[in-house]
Amino acid sequence: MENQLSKAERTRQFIIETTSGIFNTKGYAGTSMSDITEATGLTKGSIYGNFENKEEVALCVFDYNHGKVSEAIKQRMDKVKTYHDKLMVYAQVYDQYMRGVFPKGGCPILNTAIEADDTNGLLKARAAKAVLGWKKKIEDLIQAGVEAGEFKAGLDHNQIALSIVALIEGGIMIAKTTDSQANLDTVLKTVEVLISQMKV
Amino acid sequence: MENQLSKAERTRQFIIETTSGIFNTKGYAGTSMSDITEATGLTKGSIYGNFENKEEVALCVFDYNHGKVSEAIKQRMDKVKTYHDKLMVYAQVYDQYMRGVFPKGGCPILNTAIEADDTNGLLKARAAKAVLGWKKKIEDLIQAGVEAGEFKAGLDHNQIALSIVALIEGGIMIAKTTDSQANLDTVLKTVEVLISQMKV
DNA sequence: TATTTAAAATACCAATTGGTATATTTGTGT
DNA sequence: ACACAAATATACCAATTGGTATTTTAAATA
Repeated sequence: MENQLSKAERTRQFIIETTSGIFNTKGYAGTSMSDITEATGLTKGSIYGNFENKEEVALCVFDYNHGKVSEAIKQRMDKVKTYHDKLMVYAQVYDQYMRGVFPKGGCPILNTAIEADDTNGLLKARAAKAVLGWKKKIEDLIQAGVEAGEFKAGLDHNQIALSIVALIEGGIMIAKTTDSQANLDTVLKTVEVLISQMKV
Repeated sequence: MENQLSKAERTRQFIIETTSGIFNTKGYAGTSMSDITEATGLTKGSIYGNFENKEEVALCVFDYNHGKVSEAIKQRMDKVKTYHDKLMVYAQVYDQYMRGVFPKGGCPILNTAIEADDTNGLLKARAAKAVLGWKKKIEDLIQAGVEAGEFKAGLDHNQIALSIVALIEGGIMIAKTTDSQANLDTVLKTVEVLISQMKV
């Protein structure tokens, strides 16, 4: 039985995956150890044998959830050629965030950022890194598009990137509270306008 | 001693005001009854004598926090004449959200919406009503501006209103996580562009 | 197959959770 | 000043919190 993952590593992964939706819906403070043991069917001894504490589970869950979204975006982005279309992937993916791409509870960056910004330094740092990494990726795509002659020169990359992120995250928040996917679709139209306006 | 507020009403108000920052930073699940008793100096008996349970305190605190922000916006809006300038108040107020206007913990709508959307129906309903009320206000200002000949006709009021809300809330989220007020300022520049573009 | 090692379960811990019934204090009108 | 009601404090509750020490079970190695 030469599995590439050790038993412990598989259990860790199992715990992370089965609690990923719980943390993303109930939040860090709202998720209890008994939530974790109930969902996994494991006992506390097993959880604490594989993780130092509840916080470490939450941190791993954030990385897992964020990684899943990032991966979905990357895969779609690799399938299109122009930088315009690559940027448009953001609008498309978040448009369909209800239908399987997103972990239960919505955008993990948004959820984690809002809960942790005043209460948990480690989680906050993770969310900040995710936001800034995302922003950087958009800026790089814009820059590459400019160099490829696709986009106008002299654009404020920083402003456009931050505005796209803000629109998407704000749109998700509106859609979830008002129970209206249409509201997100509408906001994403503005994202598309922002991207299209950059074209030469 | 003919005070307009009864003792109980004053105590209620005192509890709401002194815990408003706690709920807005730690969230509903993260705020405990002992947080409330410690902050107010009152005992549990007094809290439960004036409120049915923790949830009722949280609901009142949300109304209080949201009311404070709404009031600050309204006051500034009454001071300017054009509908363009009235809409610009949103960019200005949220620009200065660090400096006293906002309750501790940032935007109560955003915080409540994110935490409650999967966990607390009553709080979620409050947040939804606040979002939709805000959106309606923007739409009304745009409509009035169109009728006054200030703004172009044929605009998508719904899309513009939702986008402004999304930009502001998303911008606040980015600024708080990344500890950079500059990031919010940048996003608000896009809000200003959106508003200015409507002018005839 | 026997032995060692790793993983998971059991049983416990003090502290805290939200909430309640009762006692005591405070304020108010007569 | 007195009685009554309103408001607050005290003392308690069972349940749950995150976490640990120890025992049992399962897996890998020799």
